Amino acid sequence: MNELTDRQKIILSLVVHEHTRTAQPVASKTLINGYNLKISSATVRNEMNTLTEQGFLRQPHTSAGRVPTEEGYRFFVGNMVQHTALPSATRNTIAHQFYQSRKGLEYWLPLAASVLANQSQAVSIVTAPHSEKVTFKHLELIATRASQVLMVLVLVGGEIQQQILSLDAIHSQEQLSQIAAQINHICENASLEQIKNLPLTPDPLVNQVIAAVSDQLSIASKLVTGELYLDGLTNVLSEPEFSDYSPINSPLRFLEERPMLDDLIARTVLTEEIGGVQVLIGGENTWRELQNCSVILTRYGVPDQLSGALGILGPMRMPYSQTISTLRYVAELMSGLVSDNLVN
Amino acid sequence: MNELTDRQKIILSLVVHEHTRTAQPVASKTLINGYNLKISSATVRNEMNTLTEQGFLRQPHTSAGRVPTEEGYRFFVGNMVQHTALPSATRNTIAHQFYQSRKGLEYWLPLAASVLANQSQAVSIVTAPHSEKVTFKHLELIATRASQVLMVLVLVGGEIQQQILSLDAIHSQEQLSQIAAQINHICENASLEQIKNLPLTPDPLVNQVIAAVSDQLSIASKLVTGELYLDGLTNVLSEPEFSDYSPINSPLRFLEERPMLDDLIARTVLTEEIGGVQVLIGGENTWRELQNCSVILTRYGVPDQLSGALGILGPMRMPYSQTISTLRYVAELMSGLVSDNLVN
DNA sequence: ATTAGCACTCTCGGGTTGAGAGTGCTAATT
DNA sequence: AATTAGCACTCTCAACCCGAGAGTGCTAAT
Repeated sequence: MNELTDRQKIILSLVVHEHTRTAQPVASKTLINGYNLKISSATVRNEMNTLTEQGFLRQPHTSAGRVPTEEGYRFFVGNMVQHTALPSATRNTIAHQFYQSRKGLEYWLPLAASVLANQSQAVSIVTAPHSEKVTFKHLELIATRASQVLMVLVLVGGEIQQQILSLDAIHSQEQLSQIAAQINHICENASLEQIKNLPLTPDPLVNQVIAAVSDQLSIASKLVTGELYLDGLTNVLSEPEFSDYSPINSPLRFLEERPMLDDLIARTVLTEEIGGVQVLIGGENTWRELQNCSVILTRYGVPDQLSGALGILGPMRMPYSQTISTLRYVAELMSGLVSDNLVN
Repeated sequence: MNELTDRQKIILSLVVHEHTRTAQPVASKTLINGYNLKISSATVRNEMNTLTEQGFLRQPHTSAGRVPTEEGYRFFVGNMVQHTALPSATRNTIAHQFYQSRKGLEYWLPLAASVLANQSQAVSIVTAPHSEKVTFKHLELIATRASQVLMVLVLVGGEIQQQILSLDAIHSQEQLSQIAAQINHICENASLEQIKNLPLTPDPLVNQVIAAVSDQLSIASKLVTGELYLDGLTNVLSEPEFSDYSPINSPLRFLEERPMLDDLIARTVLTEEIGGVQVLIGGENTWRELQNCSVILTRYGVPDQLSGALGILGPMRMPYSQTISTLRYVAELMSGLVSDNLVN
């Protein structure tokens, strides 16, 4: 594939720009009118023709304007989106919302989702941060009714797991606390493997609890993404391209199928270092539900310790530059918050 | 308002039934064909006429069949839905899914949402159980970096709250554990009021932690509904009445506005005893977003201790009898699970 | 290489039409 | 007095046509 001339690049980017604005096919004339180019519409038409032949533009029908193809968007995003900074007013608005929120991940996560959805007028995707390698931090056993015990397990990073254990006999809270202390001593900062390979202790009760801990850690280690927060679902539905709603290939279907979404996040974000941004255009021939959509994903958190994903799903014709900047900024904020509150 | 004759009731219920099936206006002829009535279509037309005058039926246009009005549905649900049991096959399917799920509320809640959405082919609404009066159960302090401490607070009922505290100085885990033990002793089974009114202790650190506990409890006590789980969003969008999607009064908009949804749940479910089922038809002139929808809500859990809401939001023409039975059954199951795992 | 000019194509909205569905009414029937 | 057959009437809906308008591709001139 030969390169594009500068003029072709300009025209491509103008078509993209105009089409994201209007959602309509772009005519040669509207370009020279709206952007006072120094060339005639006929020339633009010629260039558009070659762009169409190269697969970057597409005509909905013989005598309509041009629309960018997936390829076209891909080229645009790959070669022509310059890294612009977010206007400081927007930055302040966003920062302010975090500032006056309650403190704690459980508040920041939905807030991030809401901010992203509002700013981008698209669907936002936020996963709770999760650490790749799970490590024991602290254990607590709490007596409840009869022989049932609530086990609370804190991982390095700050994730908390809970489970109800049924013991063979009734134990007092003092006894339980003592067992917990013992296990905390044994398991301090131990990895899943280390705990799995611990020798049995003389006390069968301790063994039972350690087995439960090991189970919980094992579950946690299999998790790719933490809890999921979505927001702005209605935004995307009000877009004209989804007005003839067909449930078959609706982005909403995609979002409700957790396995698909997990797969997407696992395949893209988690292979990326923090700070990088991935753009998926039109489902990349893999996800049919995302035909007219693009997904922008990034990772936030503390490298190697605790990280999650932030993303935006919107129509393919979205203001990429702006959306990417927004995502970057929110990721930065969230990374700061996570690292300030790291439990290790 | 005078009463309906038996025949009018039958016709109303047939219209409702047929319309839920087809989503089309129901003609007099289709009724006598489909349900082999012993009367003629003309008689049916006459009855339909009076039902229309009474406000139970409606004609989309002069010469179309009839459609039930909100009033019609309300009468139908109030007077004519008999309490049928769920087919045992369905019960088994549902029970089986819970049986082979992982144990723990964090798995049961999304599972309940998924089961309800699938069974009803509508949107399901599930809130985590929450207790009306918050009571201290157990506290744990865990050293992290520098002077930051992770506070884990367990409430009676089993809810867990976490918060990062910044202390004035660095303390060892032993010191922290000792402080926690002290506070556990002071606060055992204390209510929010009791903790608020505790006298200050000589140790300022203990006072700081107790203040934080009091804060957390106070936040928890203001919560009406716990975490929210939704599923089946796409189901409702595939319904024909929402095919001309208008974002203004879409049920999705309603679901995304947490305050509205909380309000709805607070106003209806929480005033209901466990086991009761509430049916809201057409937004009841309060929620405009729910114009063509009905919401069925119930409560599950352990009375006075830990309860949450289960609900289904679907088009107004939904199979009420079946949906109500399903909801009841899932609520029963969930109540059992919650009560088996109660922390008190 | 660019552009003016023009013929050509395709969409889109509006108007028309005819078939079909379903009603309401009236007069006959039970 | 209640029911029903029969029929005229109304309204929707899909199909079709048509003309205006938009936008292109091509050709010939610059």
